[in-house]
Amino acid sequence: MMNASRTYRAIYRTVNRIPKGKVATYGQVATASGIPGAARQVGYALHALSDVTTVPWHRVVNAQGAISRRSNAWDAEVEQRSRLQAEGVEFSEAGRIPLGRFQWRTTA
DNA sequence: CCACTGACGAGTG
DNA sequence: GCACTCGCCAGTG
Repeated sequence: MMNASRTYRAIYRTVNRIPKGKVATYGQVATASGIPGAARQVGYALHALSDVTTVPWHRVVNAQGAISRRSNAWDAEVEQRSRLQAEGVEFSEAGRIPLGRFQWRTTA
C-alpha cells in the first residue's frame, strides 16, 4: 500500500486481521478501526488499493453479506466470490453469505 | 474554500 | 422487501 492517512492505515490493519474463512462487513471494519459510521470510507479505502496488494479485500462484504460491486468490474466481483468459496465461505442461492456463520467476531 | 462523488450502514415509512 | 434520508471522511475539480 502507499502512503495513506491514519484512517486508511487503520482500515488496512483491520482488514489484515480478518481470519481466513471469515468475512467482515464494511461497518464492522470501520468500527474495529476506530471510526464507527464511516463504512463509506472503508469502501473508498479498499477501492484506493493497488491491484498488487497483500490486503485480503475479498473478505470484506456489505451488511447484507453480499458482494458490493465497484464502478464497473464484474470480473472482480466474481473473483472475490471465488476466493471466498475457496476458503470455505458458502453463498446462498441469492448470492449472499449467511453472516450468522461466517462473519468475523471481533468482540470475541 | 465550496460542491460533488464514492466497494456503505442504519433508521424510517 | 423497496425507496428515501442522513451521517461518515478522503479525493478531486
